[in-house]
Amino acid sequence: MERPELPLPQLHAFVVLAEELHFGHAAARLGIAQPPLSQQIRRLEDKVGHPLFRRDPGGAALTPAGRELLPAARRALTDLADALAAARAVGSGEAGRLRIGFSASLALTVLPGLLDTFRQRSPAVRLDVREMTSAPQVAALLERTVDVGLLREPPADEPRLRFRTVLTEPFVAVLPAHHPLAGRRTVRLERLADEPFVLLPREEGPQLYDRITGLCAGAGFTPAIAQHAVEWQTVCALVGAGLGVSLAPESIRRIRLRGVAFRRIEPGTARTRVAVAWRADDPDPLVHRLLEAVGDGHPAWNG
Amino acid sequence: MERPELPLPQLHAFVVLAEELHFGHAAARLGIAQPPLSQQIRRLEDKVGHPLFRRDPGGAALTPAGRELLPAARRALTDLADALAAARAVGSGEAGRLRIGFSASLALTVLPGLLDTFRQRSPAVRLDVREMTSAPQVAALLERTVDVGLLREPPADEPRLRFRTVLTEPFVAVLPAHHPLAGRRTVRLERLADEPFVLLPREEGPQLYDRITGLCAGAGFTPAIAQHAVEWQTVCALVGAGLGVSLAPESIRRIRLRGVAFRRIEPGTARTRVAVAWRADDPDPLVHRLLEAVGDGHPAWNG
DNA sequence: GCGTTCCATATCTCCAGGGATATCAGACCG
DNA sequence: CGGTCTGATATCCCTGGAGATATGGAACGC
Repeated sequence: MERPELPLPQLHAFVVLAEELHFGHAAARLGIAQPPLSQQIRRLEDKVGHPLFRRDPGGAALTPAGRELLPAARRALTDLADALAAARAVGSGEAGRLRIGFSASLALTVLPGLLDTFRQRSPAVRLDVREMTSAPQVAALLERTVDVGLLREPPADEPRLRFRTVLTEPFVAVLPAHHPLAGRRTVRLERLADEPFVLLPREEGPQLYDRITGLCAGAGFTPAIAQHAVEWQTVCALVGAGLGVSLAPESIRRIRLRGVAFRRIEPGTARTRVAVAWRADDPDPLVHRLLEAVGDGHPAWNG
Repeated sequence: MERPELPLPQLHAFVVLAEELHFGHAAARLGIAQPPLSQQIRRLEDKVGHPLFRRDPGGAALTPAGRELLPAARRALTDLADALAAARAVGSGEAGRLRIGFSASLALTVLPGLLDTFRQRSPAVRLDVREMTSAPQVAALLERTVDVGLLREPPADEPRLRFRTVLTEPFVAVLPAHHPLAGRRTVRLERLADEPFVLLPREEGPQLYDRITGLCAGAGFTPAIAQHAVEWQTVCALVGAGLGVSLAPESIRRIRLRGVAFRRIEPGTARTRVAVAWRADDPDPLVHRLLEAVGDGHPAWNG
């Protein structure tokens, strides 16, 4: 690509003159006097090396060379004006694209409300929403394949990212419906000590995993993992099939499955955090718009 | 169309930097020092109102706004460069379009050679060739629907046009083959005094028409027009059918038709001119290129 | 013939933009 | 901790473009 030879202001004058075919009128439309316009055109013609207009009494007319130049000049001007407007819209966060990763368990709780308020405020923004567990979200944020994450139990040792808590919720025990413990309103944690557990694999979300095993440790036992499943949906299904019990954030109660019971646990103080995550240095205004939406549009969700 | 806000040099710098993603390298490619490049980019970002690049150690990266602007900037630059080259080609006569009107009687004589030499010299030029009689050619030249005309007997009273003689040729008598006069090598003009004539209508080419009737007048008679026809081809056919005789430029001998005889006339001094015509004020280089082709490429045509 | 219209020329002012050099500041690395 | 990347800042110069006003000159119409 070589350095541009034709200044845009001259091309602008050229296009307007080509439309008016009259130096006086064109100058008026450009908001300048007539002699400067003559100069602009002359300079442009000098650079092209050939006349672009025939001047005859009564007006001007394009030469073949001028006819050749006109469409490109017009296109370049409108293209640039459009692109500038688009770039400004993107820059100001009125338009663009935002890639959001989210944990599947949030698809039925915070996510819909969040997307809703955001879309209402920024209808021109395209949202790419992709389901992924916590650890991949962190990785995706760092390698910039995702702009915002919505995850559980944000890692504390990640200074390149920022987190903001969206909500906290208690844990519940997930039990087969026919299980003896399902007969009571609440379940004491230590009663699960001898039960086989069904959990997400630790790699998918180390923080949440450690949180859960930590709860068990607090109740004096180490859970025996009988089975892994990568989605809460599956965890519940396996519990319902009698493969074991589980501990889960309360919001997965939304997953209604035959043969599965959810019970509050005792002590009920332990809560799990759901947070939005973003790159600490990300200047993208869309990210900050989304954060506002998180702050304001408080989830119409209650347990 | 509003006045352009983004100077092309800055967009050029922007595109190069977007390709290099490195201020130093981009500056080198632009042939300038690094600080000026930083300034260019900053000025551009100021005008857009938003940053276009993230600067991080190890290089630069496009922001969403920058990504939005890039394709249009690139397109505008290449479009303009291409259009400039095209306009220069057209302006210098290396390319473009030339609209040529010609009298049908020349299609078999001067026209092919002329087009041939011109096309060899200017292969990138598109030629629009359209058949039309003399008077319409003059009109088309004046209203600029044709750039060059190739016609017989150029009018003398048309100062807005210029003419250059391509060739002159004698007249011949067109006779039915069985006509008594066809028995001799030559025909004295006054022998045609009592014959019915077939001619082109005067409106199609007043000069030639007047030339022919003038010849008759010189021989002491006024021809009786029995029939009009708008093409020489048709004139000959009508003569062959016995509707009359005619006087025509020698080159129409090329039209070989059964039952038609061509004979030189006496006196044989009268000749008809074929000329190229163009607008006196036409600056189009293609026109002048064609005139050169007329001058040089002397018709490989001999009666 | 004279005024009008339309564009060109001549001249001047002004300033934004592009360029250079020198220097600074942060991040990374051995 | 100093060297080496990165890009940013600070100054300065200078050109060229864009604007204005005043005037000239050709073509057309009444």
